[in-house]
Amino acid sequence: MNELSPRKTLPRLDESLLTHLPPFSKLERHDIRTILDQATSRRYDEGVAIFNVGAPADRFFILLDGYVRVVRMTPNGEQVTALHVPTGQLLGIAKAFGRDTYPATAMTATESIVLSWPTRLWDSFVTDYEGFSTETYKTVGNRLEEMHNRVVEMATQQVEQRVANALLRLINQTGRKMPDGIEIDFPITRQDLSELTATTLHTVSRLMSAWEKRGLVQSKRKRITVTNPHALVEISQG
Amino acid sequence: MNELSPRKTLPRLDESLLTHLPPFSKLERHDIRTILDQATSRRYDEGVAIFNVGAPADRFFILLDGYVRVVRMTPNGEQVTALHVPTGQLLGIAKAFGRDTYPATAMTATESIVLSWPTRLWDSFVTDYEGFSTETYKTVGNRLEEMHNRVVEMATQQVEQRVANALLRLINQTGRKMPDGIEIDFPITRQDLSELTATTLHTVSRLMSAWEKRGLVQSKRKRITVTNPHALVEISQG
DNA sequence: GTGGAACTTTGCGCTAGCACAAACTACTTT
DNA sequence: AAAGTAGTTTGTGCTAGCGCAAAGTTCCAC
Repeated sequence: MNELSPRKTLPRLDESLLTHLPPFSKLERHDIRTILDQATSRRYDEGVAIFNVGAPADRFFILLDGYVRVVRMTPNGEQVTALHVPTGQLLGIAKAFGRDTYPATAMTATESIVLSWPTRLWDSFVTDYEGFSTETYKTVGNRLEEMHNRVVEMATQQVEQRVANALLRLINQTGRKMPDGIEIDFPITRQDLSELTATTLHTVSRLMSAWEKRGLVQSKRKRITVTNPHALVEISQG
Repeated sequence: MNELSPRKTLPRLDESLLTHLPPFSKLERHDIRTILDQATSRRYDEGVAIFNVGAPADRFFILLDGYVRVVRMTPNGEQVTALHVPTGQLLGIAKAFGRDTYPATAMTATESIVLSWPTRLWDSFVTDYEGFSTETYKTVGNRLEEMHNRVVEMATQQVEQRVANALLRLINQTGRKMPDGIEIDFPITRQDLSELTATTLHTVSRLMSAWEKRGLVQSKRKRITVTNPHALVEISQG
């Protein structure tokens, strides 16, 4: 705990942290400096909540390192994963869709580093910083698009196709090239995959086993590598 | 066709058309005048497309009268309804989520009257007109929220519960009080309901018949009246 | 290195709801 | 008023995939 306390404004965050990230990429050095000086940096362990559904949206975030799962719970305690947020994206931007509470819960899928600002700064970010609002609304648009696709998939596809699609989406968004294929870059269980595809962990497990036998994927505990994406694409189309 | 041609800038649209609609409710009379003078008004028959998925988003719209269904098609031609847009809401606001093509197709569910503006005016609307952007992002937020709910529902609920939920949502958003209950204010078929709840028209028909026998709903061809909303709520919760 | 927790696999029976099929009814057009 | 079209109802099998159960595996804490 002497290295990095749970919550702390670091003495000097380096400007290079933000310069390459889309929402800030058009800004001058001194704007970035101002932004960083107002930011709070924080490290989260794997599997903890960054914010909870329904809570007042008092801060907005950007994910500097790690992966975050955005989840919803049903009244009976079942979880449904809405989307995965990869490193570099904005998070908890309730203001961007006219809300003052968070619409879902954000859980870290890996250990993560997050920068955040008080929500009262939102409006000034939008007006003062060129490109910030454009990039924000692109993010919102992509998420809406992804939800649309999920709805269409769940309405029209078989479980097998949905799981194949989910894997493909995950390797596209968060894939890491490995010697034997593309690995999903964060720990993910059968249960997680089932919450993403509206099925049960048992069914996912059966599918994965079958695919592993056919040489389409490889998996260890919490780790999945897709070795034959093309075959998965075929499956995902029926 | 002498009353109202299919597409036409009417000589003088009345300001009262917009003053009570949220995106424009904070504006002065002369701003509304300017906005109206730039607008194109158009009437659409029932069941026609206002814009198509993937087309360049060259205009944005507000629905002055009628109801619109926002749909997506799968590669095999199945339709999935993403949401229903009631009178008074913005529509086709691709710019609000950083896109330059429409993400879905908008079909009129009834005869409709629509006002539209060229997309190049979007930025000036956002910056010049107080309250416009706020209301826009609320709309975006509500739609994202609704998609979230749909995903959660489809992931965790039985068909019966989903159909009950869909009916409840429809009477909330577009319901009309009638002597014997609340009627969905536009023509809706079993097929439409099935596209909204990810099931088949046959299953919807069976459910509706059962509910009609139990006195929860009444329905004629293309018309549905909910006579016992409370009982539907019970069903929707299992 | 032992115990326990978390994750995964596999088997088996059952049912929700789909596919297919056919008849029926209400509206529209001529 | 006849014919056609669009929407609805109902019946009958069938199966995808869920629920339940139990055992196997990997990792971690002590």
